Formats: sequence, structure tokens, C-alpha cells
Amino acid sequence: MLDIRMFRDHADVIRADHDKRGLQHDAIDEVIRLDEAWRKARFDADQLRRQRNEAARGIAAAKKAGDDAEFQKIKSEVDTIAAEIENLGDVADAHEAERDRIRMSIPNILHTDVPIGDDEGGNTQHSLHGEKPTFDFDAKTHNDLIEMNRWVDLPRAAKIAGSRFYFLKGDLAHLELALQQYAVDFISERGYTFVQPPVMMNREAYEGVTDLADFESVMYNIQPDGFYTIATSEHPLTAMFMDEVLEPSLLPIRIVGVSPCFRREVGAHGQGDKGIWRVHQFTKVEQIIITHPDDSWNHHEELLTNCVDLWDSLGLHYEVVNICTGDMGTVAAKKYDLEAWLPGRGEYKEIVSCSNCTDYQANRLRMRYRTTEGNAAVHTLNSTAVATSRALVAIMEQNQLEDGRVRVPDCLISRMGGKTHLEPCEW
RNA sequence: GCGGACGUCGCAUAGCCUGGUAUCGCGCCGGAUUUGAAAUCCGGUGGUAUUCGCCGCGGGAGUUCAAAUCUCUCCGUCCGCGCCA
Repeated sequence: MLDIRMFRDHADVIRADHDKRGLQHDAIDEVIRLDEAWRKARFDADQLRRQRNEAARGIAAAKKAGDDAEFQKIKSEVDTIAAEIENLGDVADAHEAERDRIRMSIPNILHTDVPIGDDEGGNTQHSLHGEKPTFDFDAKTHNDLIEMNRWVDLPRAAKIAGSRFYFLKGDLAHLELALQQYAVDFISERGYTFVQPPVMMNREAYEGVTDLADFESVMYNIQPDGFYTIATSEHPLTAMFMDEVLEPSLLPIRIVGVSPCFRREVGAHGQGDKGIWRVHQFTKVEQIIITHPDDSWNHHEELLTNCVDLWDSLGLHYEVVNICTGDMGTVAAKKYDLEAWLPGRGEYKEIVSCSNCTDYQANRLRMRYRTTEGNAAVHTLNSTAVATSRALVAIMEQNQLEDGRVRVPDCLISRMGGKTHLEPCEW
């Protein structure tokens, strides 16, 4: 959510951003109109409260003096004012609620580097890493490999849970765990604190970190308690500082988290989504930075550097893309994606997302830091380190041998008990 | 799950019984003093505002002219018991 002061003092900046995104200005105008109406009602009510408070001060004196006539006179005066205050208060509350409902749907202000484009076709290449593997046989898709090696059981998972759930088995399950530990250690060594978050959150905290539409299409709602299962540990790890005023000396706060991630994936279909590429549950190691606004763009590059170093160490071929206006979403001001080469499919596909959300989440969560001129919103950043299910897909497709076995990345061999190749499961 | 105690500004506390302007301390910021630092002293340190003020004592509701204070309810924390990976 944008700071209300942006609408009051710099609406032209929001309008320019909407032009860049190809959006109409109606919502901006409506927020400004409702804000003015709210402030008017609020001001009028404050003036009346002042009258009431001044009058009420006489009551204590009248009571003490035992002057009942004076007390009755003041009371009737105060009663009239109180009714008006209540009326104005209701008006103010209604305007404020509507103002903020619309304000929450207005997207963040984009960084000037964000390329303009209608959809993912407008994303631009930032850099290319590793060498594209070549095969003297037809490269298989990860879906073929998990089937022939019996590393994933989709039908049985569908039986007990539903489609897009899976049992991960044998050597592939071991590799998944090794990846988690490797990524956590890799990022921890760079000064990030390892944190394991709750995997359910309440509505209020969740509204602070996500797009409202996600409540319909992404998160599972757990009843009767009303919790939402997290779609990524970014959400609890960012919201954990909700309603806090942070000491500047604590910033930046660097966190590496790991958690299961749950996604409803409403509307996801198609050949490209077979196997474990798009699933309802997966594990992700995530990087989070909470920082002073002046430093956030440097930290955005820091997060990308960590990703690049980590994925280079896995020996994989991928590209970094700069996400364009049409592919951005509401929360981030700038976003890099890492897209790994999947030889079985012959495409680069998203494996990492690295975002600077500036003060958009912090405003909604009331996460501030102390300054000499008062408190100001912090900036929040997040980046995948490794989403294990997708990393497994990239490793399987790029490191496959003709017989269907898969070479373990060198950096993970010691965590695999010295195993250099993933062997098939017996059942 | 049962019983009890308790939620007050960044932290820590007083005020609650007996309703009537939010207390003291620490930390932090600014200033004075100092070669510098420490110590000491002075001031400031929740939100909002059309800068008068208004609102704020975990959230919500109620009683009242008036609620941090009384009542109800929800949430959370701590202690004891029970259950338990």
C-alpha cells in the first residue's frame, strides 16, 4: 500500500506510474476524493470534541459545588454535541475504509529501470550464466525422469490429497533435503540469520504482505480458525516486524528462512505443468532484508548476487531477466527472475524471484524505523534462494545421463553421503 | 482442556480498589559543560491535524456527562494441573 502522503503531495508520480503500466487514473482520483472527505469529517468531529471536552470540564466543577442546575445545563449541551460527533464519526469511518480499500489495490511505484511491456514477452535479459549443456541423445523432460526412476508418486498423492500433490521418494528426496541445507548454509555464511517461521498466518498480517486477489487464488484458508497457510516464507518473515518501530542500529535485518509453501494454483493447467513443476506444496529457502530506504537498491543487488553465486555453485545454466511493467504485479517496485534452462522442454523457466518492495509492505504493516524527524517506513526485500522442487527439475534435466540416472552437483555430493548419481527407486 | 494472574509510548513501571489532563526510570535524540570522552545538567522522545487541537493505556462492545480505571467479550502472555511429537 502506498503512503497516503503520496496521494496528497505527489499524485503526479502515481499518475505517471499508472501511465507506464497502462492503467486508468480513476482509482487515484477516488482515493484523493475520499481522503479529502475523510479529513473534513475528521476535522469537524475534532472541533466538536473540543467543544464537548471544554464543556465537560465544567461538569466536574459543578458537581463539586453541588450546583445541579448548572450540571443539567451543561449535560444537555454535551448530549447534543455527542450526537453530532457520533454522526460525523460514522461518516469519517466509512470514507476511510473505502479510501483504504481502493488504496490497497493501487500498485507500487516502479523503479525507472523497469522495462515497459504488456506481458512476460517484454522482460529483458540482464545476464546469462553457466554453459548450456549438450546431449548426444534426446534429452528427457523431468516428468519422464521421475516416472522411469520412480522418484515421485503422483497418483497415490492424488488419491489421498488431490492432484498436484506428490510423494517425493528415494535419492531425489535425499537430494531435496541436501539442497535445503546447502542453501541455508550458503546464505547464512553471508551474515543472514536462519529463521524457521510459522506456516499459517492470520488475515490482518497477511493483508500486509500480499495482493488482495491472492486470497482467492493462492492461499488455503484453514477453518474454523481462519488461518491462511503461507504461500512463501517471505510473508511471515516480513510480517514478523508488524506494528514495530525498529532502532536504526538494527538495520539492515538479514534473514534466511526455510518453510513449506502452499499454493492453490487456481486455474493452472496444461502440458507444461506436468510433473512437479507446478504443485500445491513445496519447500523454499528464502532471503529477506528489512532495511533503511537509502540502502534498499544496493541490497536488491546483494540478493541477486547471492542467488547468482548459489546457482553458479550448482553448476547450472540459467539467465537473469529484468521483469517488465506488464509482468510485475502490485507489490514489487523492481524484480529480477532467474530462469533455468530445461533441455527436456527446450525453454528457460522461472526458478527464482528477487524483489524490492520498497515501502509498500511496510506501510500496510506499520513497520517503521526511528529518525530524528519522527518514524518512517522501512523497505522490505525478498528473494528466493532455492525453491527445491523447481531446483530438482532443473538439476534432473540438465544433469541427466542417457540411462536416465542423474549426476549429483559436485557441491552436494558430500551431503549425499558421497553419492555421485541418483539411482532409481525399487518401487 | 481446567484453574489462576496479567496486558499502560522503544524497554521497564505508577495510576485502577475509590471514574475527572499518562507517573518515575532506562534507552534514544538535541543542547550546555569538556581538548576529547565519561560523568553531570537542561530539553525532547505514540498517532494524527486545517498545527487551535483531537485521538491513544492489547482489540471490540457496554455503563456514564465523563473510562487506563467499572462490566461483558475476544485475542495474547505468564504460572500451576492435564494431555502430548
